[in-house]
Parts: sequence; structure tokens; C-alpha cells
Amino acid sequence: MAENRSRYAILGALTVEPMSGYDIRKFFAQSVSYFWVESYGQIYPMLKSLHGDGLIGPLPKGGSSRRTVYEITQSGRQVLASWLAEPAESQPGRNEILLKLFFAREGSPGAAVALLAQFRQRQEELAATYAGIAERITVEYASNPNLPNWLLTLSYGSHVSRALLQWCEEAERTLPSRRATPKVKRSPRRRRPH
Amino acid sequence: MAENRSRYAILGALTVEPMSGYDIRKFFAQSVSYFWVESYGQIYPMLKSLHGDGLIGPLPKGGSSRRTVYEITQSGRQVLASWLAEPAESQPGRNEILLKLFFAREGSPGAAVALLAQFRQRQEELAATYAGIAERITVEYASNPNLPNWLLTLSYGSHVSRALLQWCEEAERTLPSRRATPKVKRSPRRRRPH
DNA sequence: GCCTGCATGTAAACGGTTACATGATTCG
DNA sequence: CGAATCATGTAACCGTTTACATGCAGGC
Repeated sequence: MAENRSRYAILGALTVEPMSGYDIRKFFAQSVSYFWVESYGQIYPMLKSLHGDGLIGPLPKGGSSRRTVYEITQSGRQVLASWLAEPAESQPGRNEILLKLFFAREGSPGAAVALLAQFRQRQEELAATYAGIAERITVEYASNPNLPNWLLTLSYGSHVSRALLQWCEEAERTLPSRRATPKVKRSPRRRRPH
Repeated sequence: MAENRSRYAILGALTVEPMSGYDIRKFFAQSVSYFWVESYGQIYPMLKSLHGDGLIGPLPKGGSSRRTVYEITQSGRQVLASWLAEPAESQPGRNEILLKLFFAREGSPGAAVALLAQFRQRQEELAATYAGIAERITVEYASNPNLPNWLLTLSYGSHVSRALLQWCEEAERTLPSRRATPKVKRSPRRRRPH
């Protein structure tokens, strides 16, 4: 039931155009890296597996090249489409900053503040990145019918980063007021609370 | 350099109060499940390992019970504090909804709409959950000095879900207008693009 | 007596990253 | 020539989830 999402990611990439494993890596790195990553360790074995299942097929190589370029097959498209029709699984996953914040009282007084400052900076960079990518692809892929969808994923990113910057401000406003609160001394060893 | 975060998560849990493995599982499930999960398969081996490193220690069991309750040691607190002082690693990770949206043109016309509708509903539920938890713990842990930090993590959640609901509206407004766009027929097999 | 929840654990599988090996090609 | 980058692949490792095994305790 785990559903190997790399399968579909690679299948999806090959709908954009036929690609080699190397190309696929680059495609992900240059387009969706802010929400999806694939490593060679996944890609090459998966290409074999997809080929074995008849979902993709290698194009004849030009004699001069070592590249093996794959295209998606009809059944590959069907498999992809039926995956797209399934509801997406939720996957909030783990959030390290929140974990640190959750236990921040155990750290030094300035730790939480530093954490937030650094987090805010990353969000600012991210927001700028989204805007940059959006601008670039709007020109570069002006005629690509996928463009509107691609822009939607970027919009998702900027909505989130904007919200998080707001949250940072809020947090930074409420944090210092609490720094004075004294940390409790280690209490005398308690018996297990039943 | 991978940094096993479960270590610190468990260490952190034990700063709240001494707990057994079973308790820890419940603690995470009831408090931070929306951004952190730990399974038994992690917890029990990790408790052994932490004990071996002297970062936690078992409290003497009450004769009647099988429970092994651990408390954090001084060096455990130090290790935790120094982890809290390190900057948090970014971890946007994978986002399945965005992947599906990115390739949505390959799906049936209604797929993207359905995806969004379902996503919006989840966000609405999430927003409600955050509000509910916040209300509950504000009463239940009114005197707990960790409370402000815990509320901050909840606020993070509501900021995000609010932003995503806004994004949903935006997306739903722009999606239907594009549904008319005809899907390109499979083009005659292209040679590899050089 | 039986069911539910308490409690501890482990084996196996999975998905994924990292690091490395190998060699070709291109370009300054 | 030498460096960068193209290109394919694999082995080892890591963290994590899942599923299961085991058995006790308390309450209906």
C-alpha cells in the first residue's frame, strides 16, 4: 500500500518529452526540486523496472551516443492517468524546526530566537526563488500547455512561504517576552507517576 | 551527517516527564502528531541505545508493574540542548499533491478538480484540528511553562492551512477555464532531441 | 471468561540517499 | 592536455513503517 511514488514521478517526467536517466535527474533538479527530488539510485533501477513492465520503451540510440533515451508507452500513460485519478495521500511528515521549537525551553535562551531568524531568512530566499522560477518559465515555456499547472505549484510555494513569514513575525513578537521565565531546576527525582 | 532526529525527539519527550516507550508513543500521538510521528520500531531500540550512551536512565520499577520508565540524565539534557542550538536542516521533502498537479494534464479533465476539492477539505479539517488542540491544551497545560512554545507550533500549522485554503480558492478559480484546452495527440515518435 | 487496552519488543521490507566506480565527450 | 561535465550504474547504508509475537492487567 506504500505506493512507490518515484514510479509515477518518472513516468510523469517522460510525458514532457523522452529522456535519459541523466536527463530525468536534471529535469527534476531544474523544475520541481522545491517539492520533489529523485536520485540516480532511484532513477536507473526504476527505468529498468518500468521498461520491464512495458510502461516505457527505449528509443533507438543514435550511433554516436551512449545515451539511452526512453519514451512513455500507451500503457504507461494509462497507468499514470489512473494514479492521477486516485486521491493524494496526506503526508505532513516531520518538521524539524517545529520539533526544536516544541522543546525550545530546554535550550539556551537565545536558541529559539536564532532558530527563528534563520528560518525566516530561508523563507525569504524561498519566496524569491519561487518568484524567479515563475518568471523564468513563463517566458521559457510560454507555449507549453503544462505551464498553468506548473505555475500553480509555484503559487502553492509562495502562499506557504508568505504565511510562514507572517508566522515568524508573530513568533518573534511573542518570544522575547517569555525569555525571562526562569527554567525549572531539576526537580528531585520523582517516582514514576502512576 | 544524517543526524538521527528520533534520538532528540525521544530525548525531548523525556524532558516533559519520565516515560515508558509506550508512553512516548502516546505522547507523540497526542501532542505533535501533526508534525512528528514515532513508531515502536524506532522507540524501543532507541531507548536501549540512549540508555547505553547514558543519556537516559530507567527509574526503579514499582514491583507490581512491567513498565520501564526512563528519565533523562544531565548529559542527556546537555546533548539535547546542543542539538537545539544547531540550525535546523531544511527539509521540504516530497509533496504528492504538487506532483500530481504538476502532471495533471495527463489525467482526466476532472482529476485535478477532484484533487483540489479533496485537498481543500483536508485543510479545513486540519485548521479545525489545530484550533481544537490549542483550546484544549491552553486549559489542560495552563501552568506548563512549555505551553507558549507548544502554541507556537500550532500557530505555524494554522498559518499554513489558512494559506493553503486561500491557494485552493485561487486554484479553483483558474482551473476550470483551462479545461477546454485540448490535449495534444501523441506525436509521431520523435527522435531523441539533441 | 473474555475483551480491551497496556506493554515490550523484533524481523522484514521499503524507500531513499550517498558515495563510489567507470569511462566517454567536449571544450578551452 | 586537462578539466568539466556527460552518462550509467551499483553497493552499502540509514531511517522508518508494518506486522507480528507475546503476554499481563483490569473491568464488564
